[in-house]
Amino acid sequence: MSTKAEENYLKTIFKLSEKDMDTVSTNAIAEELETKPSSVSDMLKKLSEKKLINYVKYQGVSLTPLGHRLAVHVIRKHRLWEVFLVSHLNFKWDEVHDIAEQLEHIKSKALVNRLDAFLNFPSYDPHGDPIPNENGSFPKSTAVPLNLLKVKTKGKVVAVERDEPSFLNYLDKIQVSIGTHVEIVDVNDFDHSIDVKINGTLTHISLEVAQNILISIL
Amino acid sequence: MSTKAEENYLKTIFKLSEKDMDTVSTNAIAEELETKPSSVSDMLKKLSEKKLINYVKYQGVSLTPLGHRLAVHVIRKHRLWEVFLVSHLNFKWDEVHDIAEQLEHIKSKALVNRLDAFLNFPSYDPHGDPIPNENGSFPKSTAVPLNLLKVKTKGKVVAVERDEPSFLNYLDKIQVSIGTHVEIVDVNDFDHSIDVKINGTLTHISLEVAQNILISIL
DNA sequence: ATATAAATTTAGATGCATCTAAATTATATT
DNA sequence: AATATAATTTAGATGCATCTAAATTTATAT
Repeated sequence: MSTKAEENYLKTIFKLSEKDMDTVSTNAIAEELETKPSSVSDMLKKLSEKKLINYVKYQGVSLTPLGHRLAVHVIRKHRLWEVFLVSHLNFKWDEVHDIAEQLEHIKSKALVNRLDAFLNFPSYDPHGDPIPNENGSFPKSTAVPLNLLKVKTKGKVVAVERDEPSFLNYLDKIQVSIGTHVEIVDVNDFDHSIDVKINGTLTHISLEVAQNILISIL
Repeated sequence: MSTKAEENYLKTIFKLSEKDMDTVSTNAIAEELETKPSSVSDMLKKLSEKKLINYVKYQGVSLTPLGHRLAVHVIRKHRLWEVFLVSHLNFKWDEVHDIAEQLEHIKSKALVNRLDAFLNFPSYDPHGDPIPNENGSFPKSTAVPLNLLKVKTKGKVVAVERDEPSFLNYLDKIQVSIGTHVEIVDVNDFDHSIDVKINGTLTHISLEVAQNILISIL
């Protein structure tokens, strides 16, 4: 049986693996979890003993198939609860992350699957993140970060890659939500900021914001 | 901020106080929580320092107003989640206790109150137990344990006082659920077992079972 | 009233998850 | 290649929640 802390480490390793591809470093995990590298070392030893990660000292870690399964299952629970909170309890998309962080650790196979059915087997959470099914497979997506689009490209927002309220509130302010239509008007070579038409109105956004908005090209 | 363990102790002290009226003993708490009296002593010290209980060594404990509020709030969450599990996720009444034991520790004022509203402010959980409102007040009930009724008395089941699946499954088997009509036919002076008409059919139940079925007299 | 039994508390450990400070290993620089 | 710097691990603590074993206090019974 896995503890909350173990599950959070696995989730973090999964998340970091998506970006970096290969192995994940102790420091990266520490930063993401806002903890100390020495604490991470301790935990990596434990996860390794439990055969949840491949760990060679000083060489970084990767998830074993078992660890991967567990991580995906926790992510599944997190995202399903977020759907529930937004679609049935009328929370806004910037309010659900912290609550889902708690709910994702509730242990009951039956609960997850019944919740999934109750919600009509959603494929994406309120931030547009894909929800794995019971077997752990994710819905395919061809989305691209907004900053990679060329001028004149049109598309619609399908997901956002951050869940801090500060980011989500900013998106609300500039009227970006899942489904919003966008068109790239100009790209600034100096700071890579972007002029983009959002639902018709021209808006200027930073590279950092653009990187965290995923677009499906129309 | 209260830990899971602290909340479980407060809940247990609350529960035992309802029966025994006055103070609750270390051993009683240990038995209820299936832990050792020495562990209970340790925790009582902690709860006392946090001003959640009144604790005089060797004299038993009682909840302070603060501890009482916290206990009631945890019970509120437990019972609301049980309603959700049964009424929206189609769990049976004997399946929800263990899951609710986990969900009751989720910390979010907004979540509880929105869940309450989503469920239409229910007054009783699937076992007929009263659900306190946001201020901690319980709906009044005039229910009486079945074993205290005299022969010929008619009533209907409004609650059951245990939540072990073994008990609830037995009730299912003898067709007792919330709302079921009963009539006392005979009481056995020797073992205090009872002949009772349940939805018309005569059934024989033990004292222990009768004690845990609450009746509203018609 | 005093001995015995029962209940309760303390002392000292353990496992978990974390920390700081020190030591070790890997990497980057000249 | 030698050394400085950065990354990582180990050593030794701490707080939480628990345990066993021993000591202490309260209750009970002759």
